Amino acid sequence: MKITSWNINSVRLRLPLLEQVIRKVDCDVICLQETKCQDTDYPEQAIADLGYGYQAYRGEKSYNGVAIISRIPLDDIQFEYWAGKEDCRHISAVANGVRIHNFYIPAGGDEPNREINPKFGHKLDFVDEVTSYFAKQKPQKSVMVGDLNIAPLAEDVWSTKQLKNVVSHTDIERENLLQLIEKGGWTDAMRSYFGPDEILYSWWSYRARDYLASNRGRRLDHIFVSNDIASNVSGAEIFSEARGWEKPSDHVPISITLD
DNA sequence: ATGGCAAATTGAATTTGA
Repeated sequence: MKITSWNINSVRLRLPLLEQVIRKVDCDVICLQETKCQDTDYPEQAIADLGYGYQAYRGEKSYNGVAIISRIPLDDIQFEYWAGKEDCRHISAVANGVRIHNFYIPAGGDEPNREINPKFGHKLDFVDEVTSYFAKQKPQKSVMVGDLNIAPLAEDVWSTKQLKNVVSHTDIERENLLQLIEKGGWTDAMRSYFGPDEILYSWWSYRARDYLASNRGRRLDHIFVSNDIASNVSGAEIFSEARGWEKPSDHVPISITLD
């Protein structure tokens, strides 16, 4: 089973690119974040026509929104609210007996200080709650994917020094995401597959004049698998080329193959 | 250290992203 995660940054605007991704990646399940539309505006039929007839989605106007689209049946669709907000940042479903959690963790605003920036507090609280949730639950035969908006390792950013005080790579976020992995019994499948030294990015800012020339990326998107199935991960890919397409998302699709 | 872009909503300007 091949599983992909992609922050699509508007599912309606990027339907043609979704088709491109499907052609390139050819996977069973795709988890989307930032669909940015209400369920009544979600293009269910168009996605079914692309071969993904099994869908679970939750969206809201303008912001957030997550979806799981699949070629294989999705069972027991669920979602949770996090950090005291009723927004659309999580959905989960079972495919082939594997529970897949799809998350869109808050970006956290500009200032890495919860006293003056509530968005940063929201992000930290969100991560803490997810950590507790899985620490209690001890997930098995499970996968956690999504735009987690944290680059935990030095090898996940273009400059660990220059991003030290930049939200997504501050010490507390890095520590907390590593704690989430540890306490939940997860394995960082992408990092394990590529090894500790490989520089890995899944996101490049829209603001660079030439994203490839400056190459100031971060690994904000992740695929974790529960430790019991970590040895079943037989492949992993980052579709960096998608960042160079016409009208791209600022995130690229990442995927793993689970035997 | 700063600036730089994109999408959605609303109707030219604002919010949010990261």
